[in-house]
Amino acid sequence: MPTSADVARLAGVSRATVSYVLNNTSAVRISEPTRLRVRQAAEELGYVPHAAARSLRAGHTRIVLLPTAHIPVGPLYGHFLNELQWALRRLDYTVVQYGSMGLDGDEAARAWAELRPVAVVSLGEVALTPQGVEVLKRSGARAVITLGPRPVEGAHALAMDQSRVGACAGAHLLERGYRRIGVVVPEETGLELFSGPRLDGVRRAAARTGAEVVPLSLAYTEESAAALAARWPDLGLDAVFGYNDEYAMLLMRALQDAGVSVPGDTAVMGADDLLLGRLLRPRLSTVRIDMETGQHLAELVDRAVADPGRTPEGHDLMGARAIHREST
Amino acid sequence: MPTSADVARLAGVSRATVSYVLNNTSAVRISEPTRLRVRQAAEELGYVPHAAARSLRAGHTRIVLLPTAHIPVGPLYGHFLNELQWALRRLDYTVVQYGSMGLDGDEAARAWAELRPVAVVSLGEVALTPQGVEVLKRSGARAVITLGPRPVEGAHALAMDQSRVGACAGAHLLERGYRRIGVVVPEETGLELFSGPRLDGVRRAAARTGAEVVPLSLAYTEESAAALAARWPDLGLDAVFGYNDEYAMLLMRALQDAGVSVPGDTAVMGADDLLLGRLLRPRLSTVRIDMETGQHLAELVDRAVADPGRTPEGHDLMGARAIHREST
DNA sequence: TTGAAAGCGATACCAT
DNA sequence: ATGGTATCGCTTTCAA
Repeated sequence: MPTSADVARLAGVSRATVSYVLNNTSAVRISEPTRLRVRQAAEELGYVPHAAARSLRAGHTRIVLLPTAHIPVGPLYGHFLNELQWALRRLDYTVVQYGSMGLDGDEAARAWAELRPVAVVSLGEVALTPQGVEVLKRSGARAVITLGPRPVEGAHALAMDQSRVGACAGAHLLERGYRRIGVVVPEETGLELFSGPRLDGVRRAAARTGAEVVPLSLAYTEESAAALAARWPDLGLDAVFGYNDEYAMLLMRALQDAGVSVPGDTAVMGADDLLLGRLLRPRLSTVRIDMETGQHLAELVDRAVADPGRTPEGHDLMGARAIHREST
Repeated sequence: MPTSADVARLAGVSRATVSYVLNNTSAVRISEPTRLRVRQAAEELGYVPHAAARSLRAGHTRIVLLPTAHIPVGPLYGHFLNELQWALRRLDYTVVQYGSMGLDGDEAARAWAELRPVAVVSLGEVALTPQGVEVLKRSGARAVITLGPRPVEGAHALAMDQSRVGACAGAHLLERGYRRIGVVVPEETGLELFSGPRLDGVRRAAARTGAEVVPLSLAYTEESAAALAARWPDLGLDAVFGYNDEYAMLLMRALQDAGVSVPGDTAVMGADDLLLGRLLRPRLSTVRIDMETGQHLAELVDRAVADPGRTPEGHDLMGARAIHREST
């Protein structure tokens, strides 16, 4: 691979000049003919700067590290991530998603710190510890932002409070007069960080009304749903919040197949407002989750990087509201 | 952030010794007491090596770059990506997902090359060009692997031939006697690389039977589906391949609402074998896609890196087979 | 306007 | 068994 020295040689100038030209350094005036020669030489050689060398010299990077453990999560999240990446790149950051499955908080933090990212935006897939945050900050991270359901000491915390989804569903069901409410807790691993708070949210909503809340373990298979539906009469529930639309749809079908009428015998509610939920009969009531735009978060990151001292706004990035259809 | 020099100072040894100890360099013998002192010093200071400095010195990285443009794609793909990451990390690679939306092939290749990855595994979201591949190779990439639906000159091509999904669906429908087959082509951007080949696959299957194939543009909204269903009688189709289960479910519901009986008047077929497809009535016939494990691909990458000259096995990473349920 | 040279952090060769 | 030192590619200060 050609280096800047090769470009300099071909253009008949020094490496310094090459650097000035290719980086448009404004503090230095380079004659137009020279600029042209340098650019042509770079083009001709197919020169690509060496990011590692550059950041070693600079003493910092423009890397924003996005840990991913790729939990199975809806299209909403995917869209949000997309927006975030796009917006960050427009702000001239290099977005690096770093797969971190199977690493514990401190291992992960050390691995990330090796890349010397200027910011880390953790969506909550990896349980960051205060020590981990400390390591990252000392490695040059000017912002460590957690979007998880629960804040981590030392990190800039930005709420994406999943319990509000549960609270919203709970409120909707209680309003409509339901009093024994089941809440699906997926058996699949990786979802605990979402399912726990959602359950808590329903409990919180139910607390002052005296309604009962019953957690229901459910795997994402027809068998599991059928088994749960089979013991439905014993449970005596008049409503169920299905964690999200997919689990809710699965359970609703199993209930119907078991002769439980929806919403007559039991109301069913989902979350995420998937298009598919509208295709079932009865149409699935749901909680629509409005996420702040990725653009907005990108700006927050940028501001945190610019001024690491400032505590970030307590701003909540997520909104939730119930949508009544036919299943409740 | 402490450097190896700081560790050396605290341990009372030279930087060379620190390097030897922390990297377990076998060519050099270091006394046990020294090793201990170095390790303790590193621990105490919270030393984390600087990846950029290391790779600058080494002249190469262990980065495997995975471009992502995050097209809306099923859980299958997500699972596969997960496995791949995990397996690559076990082989001691650093997996970096690099968000590349809105970059054209050559821009993207240059951006990736700055990181000097040892391998690039492109899932086909970004249309790589032969020049792009050349840039990457010259930047030190020992393997450029495309999994896309169509090979790129210069790259190691590993087929994930989407046309076989279409062929499979087509064969299933023809076998059952359908003769005018609609094929949904999603209007959403980013899916062309999948939808094109799938359509071609159906065409190929139909070619020798004299059956007709009609492309049907459809957006992922209820309105679009209703509009398409409204002109169904004019189309005179006796079967439709819905691109995937989600579009198929959407269309099937719209058809039913418009009074078209499924499969009586028109058969409907999906792809991906989503659990949700089994919840509808009639149950959705589908194409099940079996993807090679990520583990397997990781080994292929590792082998390609070890021996860049060898052409990779022409191996197909994907299998497809029709699953008959009730909608065809 | 351009060039020479120092130095970012880690490694590996060559001495001792 | 350990230490000194050149080196990787790039940026930037200082001189010319």
